[in-house]
Parts: sequence; C-alpha cells; structure tokens
Amino acid sequence: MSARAISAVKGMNDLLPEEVERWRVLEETIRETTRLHGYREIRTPLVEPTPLFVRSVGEGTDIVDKEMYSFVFHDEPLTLRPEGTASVVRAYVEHALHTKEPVSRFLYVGPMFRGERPARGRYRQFHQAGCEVFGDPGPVVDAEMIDMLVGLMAKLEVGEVEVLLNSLGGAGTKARYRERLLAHLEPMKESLSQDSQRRLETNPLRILDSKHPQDQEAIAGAPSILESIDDEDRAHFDRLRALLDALGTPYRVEPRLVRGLDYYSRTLFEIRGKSPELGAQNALGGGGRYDALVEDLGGPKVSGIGFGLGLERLLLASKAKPGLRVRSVLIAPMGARAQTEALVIARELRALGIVAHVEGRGGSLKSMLRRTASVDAGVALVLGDGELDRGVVQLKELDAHVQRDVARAELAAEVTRFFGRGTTP
RNA sequence: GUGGCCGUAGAUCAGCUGGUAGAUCACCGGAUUGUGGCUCCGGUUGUCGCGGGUUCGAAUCCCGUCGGUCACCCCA
Repeated sequence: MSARAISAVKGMNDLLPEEVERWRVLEETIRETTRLHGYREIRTPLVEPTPLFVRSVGEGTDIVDKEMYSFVFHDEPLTLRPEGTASVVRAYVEHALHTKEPVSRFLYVGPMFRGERPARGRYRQFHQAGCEVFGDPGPVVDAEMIDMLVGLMAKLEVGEVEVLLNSLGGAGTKARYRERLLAHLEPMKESLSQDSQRRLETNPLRILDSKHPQDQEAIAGAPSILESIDDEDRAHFDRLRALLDALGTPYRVEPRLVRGLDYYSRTLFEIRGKSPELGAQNALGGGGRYDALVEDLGGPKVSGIGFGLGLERLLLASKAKPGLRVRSVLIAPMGARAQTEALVIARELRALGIVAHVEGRGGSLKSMLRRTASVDAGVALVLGDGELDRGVVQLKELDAHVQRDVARAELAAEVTRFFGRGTTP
C-alpha cells in the first residue's frame, strides 16, 4: 500500500458488482422490449474515423466542436464514438444491408464518450442503448417507436415522463427556416448571449433552445419552425400525432425542441424524466428521423429514424429492483484432504446449476461458516477427516438450523432436492 | 468550459475558535479445543485528496492542484 495508487480517468467510472446487477436488469428489459418490436442487436467498434462524426453529427455542434475524444494513430484521425447512430449507419452502408432486406431494425448498447464536465447523470464515458430503423419513412414507425419508449419507461419504473415532439421538416424546409430565423435574429444580435451570438454563425437553430435569460425575448418572437414546414412535412407530422393520440401515448408539441445533432429531419423527440434523482440532467433519451443521413454518408437513399437512451440516467430514475440473489452452497473443508474433496463436490454441484463456494482459505470452521451470510448460502457442507473416513458429508440447512450426515454418493441429489423444494426466503 | 460547495479509516461521518485523530458499519479474532446469521468482548484500519505557504506547532488558516458535487452550459 505504499506505492501511489492510480485512479480512474475523470468522468469514467467503475461499475462494482452490486451496481452491475441493476445494469443487467436494465439491459435485459431493454433487450426484451426491443426484441418484441423486431430489433436485432448490432455491435460496432468504439473507435471510428473522426470524419464519420464530423460529417454526421455536424460541424458547429457542441459534440464535434469541443467534446470528442479524438486522436491520431499512425496518421489516421480517430475518435471514441460520442453517439451511436453514426456508427450504425456506417455499418449499414458498409455491409450494403439495404440489399438484404427492405427494412432493418437495430439495437445497440454500449459506452459513448464525450468530454464534458461530469455532473450527476452526466459522465465522460456513459452508456447508451439505442434503436435505429432504416428503410421506413414513417410516420407509422415514428409512432411505434415513441410508443415503445413510453412503454419501456413504464416497465423500468422511472416515474412520470414527458415526451416532447417537434418536426424540423425535410432538408429543404430546414434551410428555408434557417434563413427566416436568421432574418429575425440578426437585427437583435447585440442583445443575444455570447453563446448565441456565436451560434448565429455556426448553428442558428440551437439558439431556439437556449436557456439564457438574455435570449428569451428573441426566442419568444422567433418564427415557429412548425409554421415553416411544407405540406408533406406537415402531413407526416399530423399523421404521427393522430397515431399517438389514437394509441393514447401522451406527448407535448414543443416547436422549440431542436437537439444537438445536425442530421435530424422531420420527426424529433425527447423524453424527459421528472424524478428528482436526475438533477439537472433530465433527458432520459431522445431521437428523431434522419432521412438524408444514410445518403450523406455515402449510402443509398434510405430513410432512417432512431433514438438513444442514457443508461446511467435511467438507472438514477428507475425504481425497478434487481431480482433476488440466487442462493448458494458454501463448502467448508477442514484440512488438506477435505479441500481436495470440496473442489470435487463443488464441481458436481455446479454441473447441476447450483452456485457453490469453496472456503479454501483455511482457518477455523467458525470463520469459514461465518461467510454463509455474505454469499447468501442456503446450505453449508462441512467435511473433515471424520466425514471423509465415514464416506459422508455434513449438510447444514442454514435457515432451519438443522444438520445431518449425507452419504457422499447421495450428496448431489440431496442438495438438489433441498433447493428444488424452494428455499427462497 | 464558468461559478458555488465539499474532500478525515473499505463505507457513512464527527473532530468548536490551530497542539500530529475518533464513532458507527464493514472486516478479523474470541466467548471450553470442528459449527454461521443475533448477542457480548477484543482487535486492525488512516502519508486527515495532493503540493506549497503561514506558524514553535495545521486535519483545522492561506494559495495552488486534483477529484467529487450542485447550478450554468450541454445533452444521454
């Protein structure tokens, strides 16, 4: 303990076994829910060529401008993925998956990296689960996806949530709206916050969801994007709303919802939690349609829609509890001969699906049995030279405080029978 | 990235206005020599985040730094 200990990188956390139990429950719930909707899991590298994100997420976004873990390795610019969609699109294009099926549905789960200042619910290495659908222009999938999210939130017991919905229109309307917005904002440039003045150049749409008090007046008077979208965009949006209404899936239209990635078009949504556990980071997930992205990344003209969920945040908000621990067998061997036999017994039990712990550290029987509590053992097996000579093992039923000798040959059957008749507390 | 608050045993924390540290839990051992969880008794645990400064003397004051946290920002 004298050497200086090394600690984890700022904003990157260890997940200790106790927490991992909750993570597994969460991930299993997500996998099962998405599986029922036809999503299949895809796994892509954590590292991608830097241009992939620059081209998809977009220059001028906070993510690309200041949050990416980028580095050059052997002359190649690489980046630790800051989000999941770009990689999935890249893989979709690279493997020409559109030629194999008209519609593809993907689930991904894994770590993402953004160099932000850590806070509650915000980390530099964080985890997302996300879904992507390619080849279906909506709006039926849009509704189905949002409805799935709301259902998933309920299953995870995250409490009350709010779905914010907006439409950005297609590429054409987006550009047109951008001009209208600029025309409105330019004259009042001086009154805007510094961040927003900068965004006038880089990414004017982002000004809409600025929370700066200085910006509120300008934003309030700004033209609504929903009034700028064209007829087709509007028909898409109206149909989506009608579907959600019919499904009874609650949402709130938020014309100023913009979000931080450039590739979105038409449908845009965000799901916010109300749990006080979330602190200021209340966005549990968000996503939208990206009908031009696949083509922009060199693929076919295929539409797409997807979302990402923040696993850390879901865990903060979720009240779902991990299942009961599986009860186990603790084997306490006294002496060298017994230790060998303990390993053999453990092997037999594990082959039958029973969790077995061998107390191999020696010490007094008392100290070995003391560990029954921490491993949540239902049964302890004690064996020493006496038992070995008689060809038996002492079986202790811990809850019942009873013990008896069991013939070595019948041990596995006896333990199986014990667990079989239900010993869950 | 900006500002506020915090940083003492593995964990949660106490330690007032400066005199080199404690509680609880956990852990280890014991309560007639091979029998747990409860109880009782005993024990270990710390470069008081790190570096520097003030001082005869600092966990206690000052500066810096790192980490955490809250808000801003951003989003998941």
